[in-house]
Amino acid sequence: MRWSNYFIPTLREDPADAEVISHKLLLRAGVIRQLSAGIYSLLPLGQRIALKVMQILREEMNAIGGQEFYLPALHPAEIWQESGRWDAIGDEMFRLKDRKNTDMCLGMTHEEVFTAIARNEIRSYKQLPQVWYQIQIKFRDEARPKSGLIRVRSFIMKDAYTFDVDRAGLDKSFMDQREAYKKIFTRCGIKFLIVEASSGAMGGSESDEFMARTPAGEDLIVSCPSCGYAANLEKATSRLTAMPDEAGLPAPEEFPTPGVRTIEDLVTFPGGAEASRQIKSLVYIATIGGDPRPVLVLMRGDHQLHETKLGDALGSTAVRPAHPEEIRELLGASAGSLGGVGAKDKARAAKMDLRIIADSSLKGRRNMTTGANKDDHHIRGVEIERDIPVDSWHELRIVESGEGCPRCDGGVLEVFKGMEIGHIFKLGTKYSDSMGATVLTQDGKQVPIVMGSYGIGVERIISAAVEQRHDEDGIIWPQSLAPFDVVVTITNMKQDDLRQTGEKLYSDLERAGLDVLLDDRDERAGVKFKDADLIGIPYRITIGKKVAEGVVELYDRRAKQSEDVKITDVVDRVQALALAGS
RNA sequence: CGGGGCGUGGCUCAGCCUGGUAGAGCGCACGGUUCGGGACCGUGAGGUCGGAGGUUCGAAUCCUCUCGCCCCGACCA
Repeated sequence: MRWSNYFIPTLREDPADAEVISHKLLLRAGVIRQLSAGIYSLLPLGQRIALKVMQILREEMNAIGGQEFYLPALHPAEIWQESGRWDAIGDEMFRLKDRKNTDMCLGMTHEEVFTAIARNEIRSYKQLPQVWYQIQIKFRDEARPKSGLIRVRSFIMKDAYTFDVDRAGLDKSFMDQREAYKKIFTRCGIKFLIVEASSGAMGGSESDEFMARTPAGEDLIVSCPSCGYAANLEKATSRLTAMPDEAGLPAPEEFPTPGVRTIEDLVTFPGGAEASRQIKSLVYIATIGGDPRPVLVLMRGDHQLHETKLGDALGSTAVRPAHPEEIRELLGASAGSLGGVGAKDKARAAKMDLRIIADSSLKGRRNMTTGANKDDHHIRGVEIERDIPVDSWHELRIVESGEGCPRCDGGVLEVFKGMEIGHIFKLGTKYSDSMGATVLTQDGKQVPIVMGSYGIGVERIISAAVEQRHDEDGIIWPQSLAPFDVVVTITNMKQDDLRQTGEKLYSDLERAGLDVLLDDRDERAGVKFKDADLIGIPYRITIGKKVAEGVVELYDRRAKQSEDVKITDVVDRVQALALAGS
């Protein structure tokens, strides 16, 4: 392409609306423009980059037997009603009605459509396994779109679905996808890690998230540098050093604590206890099976509760802290004086059924201090398993950096931010059951198809690449995603020898199969250099004064170094570099 | 949805507090001088000051409502 009439609207200054690096640079480099909140247009450079990503996705999906489909983005409500998600999903789904007043929606994912195809067409185990995928637009009415392309309402996704006769088949399909994903992100030049994640409302038994480490990410990742353990904070656990407790008292003992409202208060109160020797007691209202139920959550005094973990542990669709009035009604005290001892009796007296759930770090603890369910009073000498009727134990606390790795000895956990760039799920039979997709097995039994689903966001890959690969001058694309392999910069268009050399190299490089951008604009060299750095083309051939000696410069965007190369050698050099680079 | 911020030529912003009829830099067009890291000089085009209503002799400026965008939080198949 010739830059002089190619549309690359670069910006000299950071746009006011952009906060994160990738957003600023993608706008400044003329890759994207915003249409509305969370809605972006890909400009010619952006489309070239997206096409390169999609090509990689296709190649790796095809390599594991994937078959490319193209499904509609407009769906009838009917199939979503069948799967149960028409009601399960809230405002995040774009819903509309057609002229006949039939409910429709814009697809936010395609389990339903693919399952609908499978149930109509697949009858026998002999037709399995199937690996189906598409690269297509998705619509999600995000509560808060943000950070440029990182969280948007309309985006391109590669989504794949596998169909197997049994669990073992799914395990293999899942591993195939997992390996393909590793190759994809590696080819895209993104540093990533795979973390255990909560499946959430997607359903299914197991899911892995692919995360790109970047401060612009929205998730917190816990990882162990020693053994490679990695998990989303909502799923992560840690190993805590055991706390030696003295035997304490033969029975718990109540004592007055006037004015003590918080864990901190009790630490400094004479006769109080340090935070790690206190039991923090929180009342939550959890919706379980559609009914709100009070739950008393017990945590170590210096630990924080992770609400998602609480919800997962309870099998609850929603949890919220109880209001002060609800707490008083239930336990007869204010939030600063609650405890597990005698709590069930108090609740029963108030005609309520209280469930007690405790963080596993409290297991076996003795001589603890906690609230007495009586304002301005606490209880000491509590031996939790002796004195409190805990219904169940779970990992509920927020893991913090510096804690011990749960998988290996001696590993120390780090916590950092990451961006989700891919997510793979073992769905099992959630959709095949609800939508009736079955096959006959070899022995003539009708069984639900076992499914998996696997997604990668194209714009997320682009954002992650920019987040991880940039410097103060602009983007540094990996060769695999770069909109052009090389830019030929003619430093002065008024000099015929420079122009002719540039033109010749341009056509020679294109003939060699490279994507070439010829900067033939009537601009000063400095402007061209700045723009080339900004848009991040991996190599630049600078056509300057040394042409008289038969030499041009080859500039490496990433290394920011240039070397003189004979004009006769430069095509071979760039070709070799482009093949080798990523 | 809760909290905060911002809407003024294409872009980045000033002007608003204290009302008097709109400015700068960049970009753009033309002419000239320049020509290897975002040149310089001159001339010029370009703005219903997000929108509606109100107060006032007079509103970018004050008041009310509304729309949009950004950030934090909640949420996130």
